[in-house]
Amino acid sequence: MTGRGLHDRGGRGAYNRAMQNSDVVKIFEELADLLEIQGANPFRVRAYRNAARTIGDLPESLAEVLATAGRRLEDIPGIGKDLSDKIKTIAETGTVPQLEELREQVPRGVVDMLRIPGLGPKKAAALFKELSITSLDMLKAAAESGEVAKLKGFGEKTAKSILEGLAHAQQAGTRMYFADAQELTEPILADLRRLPSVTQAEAAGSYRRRRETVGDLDILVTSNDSAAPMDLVAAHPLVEKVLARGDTKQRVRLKAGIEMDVRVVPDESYGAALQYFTGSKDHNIVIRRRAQERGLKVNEYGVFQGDTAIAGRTEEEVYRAVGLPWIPPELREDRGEIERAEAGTLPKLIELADMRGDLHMHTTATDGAATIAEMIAGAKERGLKYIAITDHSKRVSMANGLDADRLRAHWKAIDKIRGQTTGIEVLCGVECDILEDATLDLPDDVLAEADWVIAVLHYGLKQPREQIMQRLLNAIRNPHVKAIGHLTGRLIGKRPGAEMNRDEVLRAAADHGKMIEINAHPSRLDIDDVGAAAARDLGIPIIIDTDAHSVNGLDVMQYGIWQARRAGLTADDVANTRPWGEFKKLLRK
DNA sequence: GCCGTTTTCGGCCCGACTGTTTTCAGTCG
Repeated sequence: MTGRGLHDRGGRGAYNRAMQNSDVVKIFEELADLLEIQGANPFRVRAYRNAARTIGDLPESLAEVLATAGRRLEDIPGIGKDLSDKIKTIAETGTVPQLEELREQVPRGVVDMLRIPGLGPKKAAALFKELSITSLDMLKAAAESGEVAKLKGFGEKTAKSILEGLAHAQQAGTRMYFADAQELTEPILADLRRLPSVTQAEAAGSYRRRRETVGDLDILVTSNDSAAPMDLVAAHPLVEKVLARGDTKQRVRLKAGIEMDVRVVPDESYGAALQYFTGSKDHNIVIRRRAQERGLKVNEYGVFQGDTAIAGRTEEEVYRAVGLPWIPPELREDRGEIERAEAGTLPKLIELADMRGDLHMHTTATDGAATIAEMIAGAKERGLKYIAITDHSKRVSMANGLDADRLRAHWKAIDKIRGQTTGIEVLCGVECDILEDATLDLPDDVLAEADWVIAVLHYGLKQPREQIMQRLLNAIRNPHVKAIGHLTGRLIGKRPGAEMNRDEVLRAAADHGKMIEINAHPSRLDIDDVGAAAARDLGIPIIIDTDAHSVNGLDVMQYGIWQARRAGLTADDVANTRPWGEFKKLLRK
């Protein structure tokens, strides 16, 4: 028996099971900010940020790891003795003493300064130490009075940029739905591609990785004339202001509030630049480390052996130079994709063309804009072979939700139309609310008549975790429920999802043979990529649905596909890629 | 603060741009 074994057992049981991974993420991020302002070792700061990110991506809860005999936090990459102890302290007390001490030394307002573009930890610290500025209001006053400009290392331009930054502080750091970013990016790319000097133009960054939200936009252009593309973007009607411009890089702010980098590289560097600017940062760090190990250097211009470029025209070349096959952008998050690439076990990711069914959509019977016949026609046009019409149950009164009688009449109408339709199977379904008291919104005898029941949370999302769990587990145990839709109920950037033990929910779904939905709507994308991967690992059939409320709403399927690709899903992992005859077997009671 | 068949110390990815400098620190991605 080792001393460590005794220690590990000692604290167990005292842990607060309500600790969320996100609590630890927030504390580690704040510690990183505070330490950075204090001028701590940058690698120490990075250790906190890395740990925060790893924990944010973790498919299981730290509380559960702590409560499981034989599991150690230190087995998580990036978590050592010190951070492991801090997590235990957070589990027991909700905070760590170090955080409280640092908060006393560095006022909140100083941390807030980090959100202003152009202000980093060093300048924020100087403003605090030299001018005793502790709030954004004080900062504004000091910048206006000329005090800031007089400070060593600052000047007129810095003061001016701080005032501008303050005006945008609200917007800064806010992220945009991928779908909204698309409407800004694609027109600018199209215009760039029309320039005679431009050979290639592509969006890189989190946009190319198809993240749910995009913080800023990275445009990569190959051209023998760097001025022309930069001039085009600077004068583009979607652009508000040029923030910085050099020989190869220009940063602008769009009228929509988001910032865009435009980088111009020569053709022979295109692959290296695309790889480099697609990121993620963490993925690239590993790639560059691999290069170092091979005596190479990777930058945005190519892969170099000494001064000789040995690769760079294509991404494939760059990956090959570090001993890897090409990795799809959606996977580039350093979540194991590099190891899988090395082992030759990268998944063949699902594509839009694989989809054959859509099991979640609405009609004019509730809050949809199109009739049953119109939705069926729209689905056929999009090549779907089977769909489920799933209007709301009565609890969703705002959407004119259906009670038992209206639902039965609705099904009768669907049945009549499907009898006259060929080339597509149509299921009489329902999106049944899981009520606050953990019962379902429709009685079992009604649900038993449905071809397809997808159960969802809409109301009472702020209930305590225990009650949410009760609701989800009850729904999963109901024999008529086939799938759980938009699991957490989150609306990205607007409302967090319900608190739950996702591992436990997924295990129950696996045990009871239920499917889990990726809701493809750009504001939902729920279950998320990490959750979908966890569900896949448990053998749960995943479905990707549009939740369409109109015929055009069927087109959001692509966003769900991208989310699934980020989860590393193949067509086999997704149930509604199967032909109808195969899918039908999953519906057997 | 983490990490390790070049281990328990000494590393930790790399470059562009800006503003304030007089050769570079800070910020950003």
